[in-house]
Amino acid sequence: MSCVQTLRELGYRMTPQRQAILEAVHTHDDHFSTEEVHEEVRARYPQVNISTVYRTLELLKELGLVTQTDLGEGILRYHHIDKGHHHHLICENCGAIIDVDESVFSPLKRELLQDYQFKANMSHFAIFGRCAKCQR
Amino acid sequence: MSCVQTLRELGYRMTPQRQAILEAVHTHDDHFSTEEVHEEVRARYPQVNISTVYRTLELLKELGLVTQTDLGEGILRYHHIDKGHHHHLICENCGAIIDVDESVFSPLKRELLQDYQFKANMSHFAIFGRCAKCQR
DNA sequence: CGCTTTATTGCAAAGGGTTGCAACAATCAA
DNA sequence: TTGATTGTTGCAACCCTTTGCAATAAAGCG
Repeated sequence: MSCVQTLRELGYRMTPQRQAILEAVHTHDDHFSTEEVHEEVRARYPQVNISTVYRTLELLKELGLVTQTDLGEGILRYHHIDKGHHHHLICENCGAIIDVDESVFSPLKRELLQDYQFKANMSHFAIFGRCAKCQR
Repeated sequence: MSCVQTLRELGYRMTPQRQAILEAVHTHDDHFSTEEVHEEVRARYPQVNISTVYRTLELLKELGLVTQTDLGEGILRYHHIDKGHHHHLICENCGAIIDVDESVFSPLKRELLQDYQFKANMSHFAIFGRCAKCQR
């Protein structure tokens, strides 16, 4: 499990809690919530507190191992970086979610770097608007 | 006050609370928080509940009269649409906020419309990343 | 003006997420 | 292996925001 190595190498401690959370994260191909990870971790370690899950996912995000997005549900969802980059177009009217390849953002990313020397971290975007069906 | 007209015309009721909130919104040129609006409204109508402020700002957002953004503070900030469109580049390291003209997003907006028939509502974006100084 | 309808409000509770702090335990050096 | 150091955890409290519900009061009509 490469994350375990990564965390250790960066000077973080490996705890049973973190190990279980990392394993849960790796089993998901989809956009998982903190709650879901907590449930899965508790199946084996019932005492693990959800704030530990929040803190660990936040850490993984800062290390760039997962991405974090609010898909408009009012909760944060995470996605493992190894499972592919992409973005989402979310219809404010019908809730449809359209997946978009990350390449769509490349020109914008390049422009921000050239014009503002700003290195945008656009690894998992949610853009709200209206899908084809819902434009009256 | 044009918003008052707009709300009435759309079939919404005009209450003292809404009037006071609208006035507070109009006095701001900057990115104001729900809390700030609440404080200002309470100066005149001390009984107004903050959930009314939340609900009214949400309504104004849905009607496209204000934009809503999280600038990374953990609170939502609003901006009056008449005071100009723009976006923000926010440095995850030093917290610097760089304002960006909305035109930067026009090509992306156009591409999403052409390729996905998706009409993106990109009126007030916050993009996180690293500013020039903080790229090691 | 008074009545009816129903949108809006205040309140309290809840929901998702963060944080301060004391107890705990991973790590490392002796 | 033991002890010291200090990063992590669990817990409770808190923050920001949303929501259910009963009471209130705008708006439209006779």
